[in-house]
Amino acid sequence: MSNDRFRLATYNANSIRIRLPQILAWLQDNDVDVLCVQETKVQDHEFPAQEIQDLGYHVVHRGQKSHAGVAVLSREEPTDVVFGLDDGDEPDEARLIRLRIGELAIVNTYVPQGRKVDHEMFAYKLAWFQRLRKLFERHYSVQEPLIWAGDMNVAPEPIDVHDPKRLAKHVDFHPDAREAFQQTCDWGFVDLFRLHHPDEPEQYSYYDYRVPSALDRGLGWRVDHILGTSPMAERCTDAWIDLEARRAERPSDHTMVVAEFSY
DNA sequence: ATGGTAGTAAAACTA
Repeated sequence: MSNDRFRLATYNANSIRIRLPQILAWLQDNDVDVLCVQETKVQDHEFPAQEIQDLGYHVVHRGQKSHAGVAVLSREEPTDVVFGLDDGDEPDEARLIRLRIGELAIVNTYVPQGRKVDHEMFAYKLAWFQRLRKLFERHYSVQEPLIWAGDMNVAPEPIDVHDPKRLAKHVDFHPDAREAFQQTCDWGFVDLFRLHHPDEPEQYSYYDYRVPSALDRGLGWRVDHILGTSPMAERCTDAWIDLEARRAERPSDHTMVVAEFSY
C-alpha cells in the first residue's frame, strides 16, 4: 500500500473458470489493488491460480465442489489468512476469507442466500449474520482500518431493489434478512457505496438470469457491498458499481463493485 | 402465482 490511491473491489463471479478471461481483462483495465471474489465454484486443486499470478496478483482461495467458494486477489502479498467462521459451529470455509494487506484488515464473505423464507437455510442465513458480528467483535476494533466486502445476499433498503413491495418476501429483501444484516453493520460499518451516492436509485449489482432483459428493464438488486469502519470511510474517496462490466460477453449475474481510498 | 437462465456436472441441485 505504497500508492496514494488504493482500490478494492468485490465480484460474485458465478464460476471463476467461466469468468476468468473477463476478470483478467477487467483487472488490467481497472487498476484494482484487491479483488474479493465469491462463488468461485471450484475445488482448491482446480483453482486457476497461475493465470492470476501471471498478471501480478497474489491469490488465496477456499472452495468446494460446484457451489460457493471465495478468493482474494491482491497486488501485495496478504498476511494472517484465515478461512471460515471460528465459533465452533459450521465453519463454512468456502464462504469466508479474512486476511491483512499491510495495516488493512479485509473480510470477504459469501453470505448464505437462504433459498426460501420458510427453508431452514433462511434461519441459517440470519444466524450467520449474528455469528459474523461476533467474529468482528472477537477479532477487530471499530477504530482499526477494516473492510467487509462480498455478496451479502441482502438489499439493505427499498432504494436497493426495483420493486420493494413485491420483493418483501424474497430472502434477499425480507425484513428479517435486512434486520440481520443491519445488526452486523451496526457493530461499526459504513456502506461505502451509499456514503457517496446517498439518494441514487437504480444502482444495482445483481440481475437475475431468469428475468428476461433484466438489465435493460432495470430489474436489479444491490446485494454486493463494500463496508468499512470509520477510519476507512474517512479515507474512501468514491465508490461505484461497474455497470459497463455488466455489458461484457457472458457476464456474471453480478457486477463488480469498487471502492477507492486515499492513503 | 409461477417460471424464467446459467453453471456444475453428468441428473438434479443451487442461485
